[in-house]
Amino acid sequence: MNTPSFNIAAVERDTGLSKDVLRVWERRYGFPVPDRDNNGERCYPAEQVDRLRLIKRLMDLGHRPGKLIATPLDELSELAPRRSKAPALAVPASHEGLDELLTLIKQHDAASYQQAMQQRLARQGLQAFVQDTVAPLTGKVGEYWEDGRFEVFEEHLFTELTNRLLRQAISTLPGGTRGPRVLLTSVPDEVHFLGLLMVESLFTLEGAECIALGTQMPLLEIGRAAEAHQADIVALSFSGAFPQRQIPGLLQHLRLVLPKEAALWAGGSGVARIAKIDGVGLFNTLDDALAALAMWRTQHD
Amino acid sequence: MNTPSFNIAAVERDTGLSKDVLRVWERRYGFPVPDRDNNGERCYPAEQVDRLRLIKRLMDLGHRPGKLIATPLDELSELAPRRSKAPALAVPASHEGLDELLTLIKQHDAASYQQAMQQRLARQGLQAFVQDTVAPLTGKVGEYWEDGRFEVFEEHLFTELTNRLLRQAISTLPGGTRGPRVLLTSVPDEVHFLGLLMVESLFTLEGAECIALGTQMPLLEIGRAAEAHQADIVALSFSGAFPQRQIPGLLQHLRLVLPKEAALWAGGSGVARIAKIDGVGLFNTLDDALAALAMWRTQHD
DNA sequence: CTCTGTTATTTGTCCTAGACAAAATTGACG
DNA sequence: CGTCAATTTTGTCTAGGACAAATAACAGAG
Repeated sequence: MNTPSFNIAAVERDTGLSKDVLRVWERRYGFPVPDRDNNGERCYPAEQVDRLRLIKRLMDLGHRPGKLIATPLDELSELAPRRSKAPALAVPASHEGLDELLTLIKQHDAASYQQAMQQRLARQGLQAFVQDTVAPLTGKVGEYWEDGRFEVFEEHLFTELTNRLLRQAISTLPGGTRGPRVLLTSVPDEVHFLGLLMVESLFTLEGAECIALGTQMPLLEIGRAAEAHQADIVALSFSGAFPQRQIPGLLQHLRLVLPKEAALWAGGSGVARIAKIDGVGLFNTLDDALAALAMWRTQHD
Repeated sequence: MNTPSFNIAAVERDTGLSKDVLRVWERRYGFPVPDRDNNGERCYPAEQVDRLRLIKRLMDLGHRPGKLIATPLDELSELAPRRSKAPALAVPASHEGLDELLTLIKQHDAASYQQAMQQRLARQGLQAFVQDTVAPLTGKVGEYWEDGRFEVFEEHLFTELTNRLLRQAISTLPGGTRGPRVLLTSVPDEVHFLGLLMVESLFTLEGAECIALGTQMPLLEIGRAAEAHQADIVALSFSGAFPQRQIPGLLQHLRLVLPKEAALWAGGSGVARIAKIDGVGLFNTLDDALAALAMWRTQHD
């Protein structure tokens, strides 16, 4: 395996660090220091790209870049998350066996994972399956990813397999007709969709009419879609990886774009620490969302 | 509905035009000319953002920005694609009725669309359904989108519903075991996945063992995944919207990263006009890909 | 008139270097 | 020990210059 070099655009794509950041780090911290081609443009060796990806991962965990770059290469030991974890209350009985499931992913054994999940789904029923298996499992995958136990492609495998399970489950449900019309999507740059699928499962079970539009809808288009589908509720999902800074502005902006009569709801680990916004419902858990759905119904009977 | 203003990052997100491009257009062509906030930063009114999106759409169609920006606002009439279209040979009988399907999407009638597609699937069988319905339908959606008959959110609805159908169909197939192990994914910034699902359907029908890893895998991670899963073939998909300039470099780069014994295949409308690359298979149609699979088998028996 | 190779224009991306504000940390003080 | 202010850190923005790849325009040959 050769080690070709990346230009700055390729590094941005592969690490998620913007060109501006890459340049300003070089200026400030003296890392990364790429080679230059004949044309004076940066050529990052694969080694530096790997290190950058590691740094990015630790940053998403709450570390600060200045420190990380200074640290030699025993960063690997710093895997302990700085961000104070929830102190792991007593694990509910139904949450047991999750690590075993992730072990299957770690072994790249798609078939066994799928089978084990099918069994849990049959045993628990869809609602409990989503709330007590898929949701905590997704959280655990986040942890595994944060402390380096999962490679990117293992997280992708998990996402893809779980995707299939949830869609399969949803497809067996009768289309809801009695509840509100709920438009489910996410904003540009937000590609995570498992949260949307979970909500769709639960809401459809409750008889709501879900219209899933996939991820990454431009704001103005969300407004048009809400009008076209006469949505009662527009529900967005923000993952923990989404830049939190942008969320409040984004939601306020969208609130202005949407028809007044449409409710705007946002959920996912990305909104956990967002301050309340006028006219926008923020939900930290699936239970909160279900409660809000029930509340909506009492107000629109 | 108010018209709040976008900062340059929001415009990049919503239009897909990079900050560099937005600034250089302003300098060169005098459009867009955003307002400035107290801090001297650009504030784009929603009107300009809409126009930029329109320009971007026409550019993807083959028009050049300089001309587009000069044109007042009867651009709308320029909807005629500049890119020479294939002159629409005699439409095969099986391709009939596709416009009716898209009409259902245009009416936002998800249920009827899904039902109609289910019928076609049952009638044609999976292979013909993919080749004669889904593939041409996806092409037509591209056309509709290009000449403005589809809004963004309508394309999203189509993608989501078709996604469901294909996954449902795939889930009923027995997992292939006799063929090569095929790893299916796409590179960062490439989010289109219907092509991957189509290939997965056909390959799984042929008995190949498909490992789908979703979209947007960093290059180095694709290499790791190929090793971990001992993939015989790594298959990538490039949509027509993916920046063509980047594709050859990307593929050459990836070729170096992959284990020598793994084949690298790329397909999708993005590779239609890409020059041949050493050690990389390029496929313009699903038939080509199936032929390559058969060929692979004769060489590895 | 069509094809092919050469020159000119268009266009995206990269470069440097400076500035500033939001977020996070530190320190002072009640 | 908690709260508010000062300070550092960090990302993003700005400006204009430069260059090369892609595309269009043109010239000359068959």
